[in-house]
Amino acid sequence: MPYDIEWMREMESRIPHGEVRTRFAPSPTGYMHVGNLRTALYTWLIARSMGGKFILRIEDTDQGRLVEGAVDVIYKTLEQCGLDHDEGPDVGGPVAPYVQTERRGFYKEYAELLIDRGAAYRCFCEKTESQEDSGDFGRGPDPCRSLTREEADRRAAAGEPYVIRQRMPEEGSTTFHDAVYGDITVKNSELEDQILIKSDGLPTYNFANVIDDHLMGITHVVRGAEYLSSAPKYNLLYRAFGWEVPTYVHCSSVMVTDSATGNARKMSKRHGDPSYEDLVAEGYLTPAIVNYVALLGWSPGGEREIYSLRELAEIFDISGVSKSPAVFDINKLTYFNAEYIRALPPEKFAKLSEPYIRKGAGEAKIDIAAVAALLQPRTEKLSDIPEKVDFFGALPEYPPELFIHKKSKTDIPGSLATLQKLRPILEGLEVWDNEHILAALEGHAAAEGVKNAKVMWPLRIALAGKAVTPGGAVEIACILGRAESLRRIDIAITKIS
RNA sequence: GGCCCGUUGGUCAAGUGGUUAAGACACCGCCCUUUCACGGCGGUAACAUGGGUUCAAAUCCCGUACGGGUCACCA
Repeated sequence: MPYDIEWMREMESRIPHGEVRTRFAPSPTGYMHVGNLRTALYTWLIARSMGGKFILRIEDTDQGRLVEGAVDVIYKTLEQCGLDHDEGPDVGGPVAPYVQTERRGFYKEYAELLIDRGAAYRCFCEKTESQEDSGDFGRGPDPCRSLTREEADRRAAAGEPYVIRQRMPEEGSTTFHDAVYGDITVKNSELEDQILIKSDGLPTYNFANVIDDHLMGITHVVRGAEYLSSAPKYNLLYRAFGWEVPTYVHCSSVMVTDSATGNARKMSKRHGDPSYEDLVAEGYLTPAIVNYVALLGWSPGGEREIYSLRELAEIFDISGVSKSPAVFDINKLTYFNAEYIRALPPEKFAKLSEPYIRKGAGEAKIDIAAVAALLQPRTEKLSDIPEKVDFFGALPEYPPELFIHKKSKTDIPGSLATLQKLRPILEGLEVWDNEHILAALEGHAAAEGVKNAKVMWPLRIALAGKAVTPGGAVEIACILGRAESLRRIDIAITKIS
């Protein structure tokens, strides 16, 4: 017998029942792009929202495309995002192993069963050349389709290389149901005899996913919409085995606007579209990314947008998944990020921002917590910080014209006068803190009978050498310290005298 | 090209036969203000298109256009 019925029974007996089980099944061929992350998130959310299990399976049947380190990126990304798995290569589980190459023997067994049932056949044809150039997508029926079983077995036994193909019905149609797209029907004549087992003995995705999803007891198959057109073939496979078809949840692609054409196109690493890691490196917070990505192609209804992962797990529902592709909008992600940054406890933000502050301000003696406090309400992403705080480290070269500000009613001579009067006042301040500096400046403005801005503007320019700064003159002076502040005021006085 | 899917403002989207067609991002204006932000208030902007069905259609049906997916010994 070419396949082992007893073994199959044993495998079947290991399948957990009575619980929702979903799986994220990436192939370790590259980094996690946003679309992948969203699929993983939805898959996890479906499991968690239904009190089920989330399983990680590695689909590494394409030996030519393996990328070193890719599996680590997957583990790391899932962990950082909080998408914990109940079963997987690292933690094991009842339906181990969870890596497809470690299951290589399984697929062949089931393929033999299919051959025995007439639902598949061996094919000895040479590899087909890529037909991209010919422009001809039509393909005739495979000649090996009509080989007798005996002939095929004989050639296989003689050591001739072969693949195993699925035998599609020639007539009728196949209907499958998708939780997002509803019922979809295709004519069987449109279905090709897809390859199940490659000549290297490993299964194709098309076969492995059906076997593994069944053997692992997966109840909800979540995947990208690019598999929608293959779904009827999978249904035929389930039917040939006599297995229950899982709930399909196909998710539309995540798109990005092509800067060159202005058209939407699928996100891809090749085009330099951001991966999860890229976004983190740019200073996006993981919870913000997760929150934004959750809403890219799914809506809870209602007006609220900010949700923690825990909250999402409670309210997630497949019915809110959108059929049409969603365009990734970095602007909106940035907004989410800013919201999350502002919501951070100040100490936490100070800690996160410190390296970025140091990058901009160098080793200047500044109070990190004080700088962070200024930064927190005006930081959209961490990578914006260095440029904002560079002046704390070194006073930039700036033109005298910076002292001219219409709204504050300042000009160069006036600013000079203000700075000259301010200098001794600041020098003589008993306590150098925000409160006292502010009082001194406001006192001076009152004494002069001018608006505060007319005093604040020249001072801030003198201290920062920039028109736009986080915080105002008072905060900057306080952080710079008395000596450095006076030094910068002197520089300004010299510059515009 | 065949087959499959989709189409509400620039973007994400609510909406499941009767609404002044929400809300958010972005953009613009005003207010607040010590620059910039934050915050507050307001504004511009949408049912791809043509036919049906119906008293009534963004919602149902058909066609068209446009967009996407797929047609690998890749997943």
